[in-house]
Amino acid sequence: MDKVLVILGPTATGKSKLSVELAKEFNGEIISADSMQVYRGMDIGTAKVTDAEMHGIPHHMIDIVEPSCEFSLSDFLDIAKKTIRDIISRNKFPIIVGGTGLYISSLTENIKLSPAKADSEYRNFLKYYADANGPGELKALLRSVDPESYDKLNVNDIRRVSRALEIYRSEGKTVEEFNRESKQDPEFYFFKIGLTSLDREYLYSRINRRVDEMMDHGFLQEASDLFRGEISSTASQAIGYRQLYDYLSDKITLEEAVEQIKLESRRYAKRQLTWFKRDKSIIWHNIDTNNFEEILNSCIKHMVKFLKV
RNA sequence: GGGGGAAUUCCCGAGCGGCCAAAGGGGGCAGACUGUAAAUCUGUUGUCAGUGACUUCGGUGGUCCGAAUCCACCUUCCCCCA
Repeated sequence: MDKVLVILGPTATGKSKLSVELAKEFNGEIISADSMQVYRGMDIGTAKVTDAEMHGIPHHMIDIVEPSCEFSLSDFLDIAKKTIRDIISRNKFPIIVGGTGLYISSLTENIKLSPAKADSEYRNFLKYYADANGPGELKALLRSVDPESYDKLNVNDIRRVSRALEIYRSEGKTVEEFNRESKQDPEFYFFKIGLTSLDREYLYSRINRRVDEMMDHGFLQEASDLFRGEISSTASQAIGYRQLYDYLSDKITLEEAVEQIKLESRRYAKRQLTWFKRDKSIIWHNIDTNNFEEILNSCIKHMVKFLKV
């Protein structure tokens, strides 16, 4: 089975730098697993690697869509798999790098998505239904068609209740039925390296500092350019741009915006950690107790072993 | 110098004699997550102990069976008049 390396972890842990060094070492090419770096023009705020930082290593799935486009998990899975195959066919080594937990686990666990596409009209209807009758009534719609999801989901989790209904409506099958059919016949053998910090305070201070750096590097200008054009519902979820937009529309001060960006980034990192924690196969490296050289050397050792298996 | 107001658990902020370890929000911590995921949702948040006990509402002293809530003084802050 073809082997693929995955480098994951919360934001601001140095995944990009590590991946470039490993790519150099193992004749690799990098595939970004990041829901926001796919967008062109969203560079500073999503902490994209610069051309200089790439050191000539090819990077894929960065700058592949306009901010006006919706982008979703299924787009990611399709393109990522194609890109992996392409890299392997050219005798190079694929390295997945990113922090979007859902994208990474769906890829590495070989999740087969339900064919049910996002149906905005139906979603709007369900939203309206929930607003009018309360979330309890919305969830009640699930009871007869998908009792498993009915038991599992929280009443207030309108998005997931809606999606479950959407899948059943379109496919006549439940979410869980698709899940059970998933995870079969893995195409690749993934090796996962995680970067984290044992010391939460240290991670948070790195995040804060990085936000300040973004501001110094023209984040505000980038955000104001972005809002001159169309922006999709997915792109507009990116942390930072939202807060800067509030500043640009005089809702908050610049200082408040920056504080909120830091706060939201910290909370995001927390959620990333929660997501990755459940994957027991990740080999973790701590950025607070080891320097970059130590981590790189350890990763190289792991990689050599992994490639021999 | 005179007059008025305020101090609440990490923060903001309700409470104005028992139903108060103290609403609500924020933050923190923990969790969930399968076509919006940098999104969304959930739980928890004084201490110790298995129905309970103990320490908290600026400080000190009072009133009362009983105080975060009433009184006195003190401290700090805010506002108004000089």
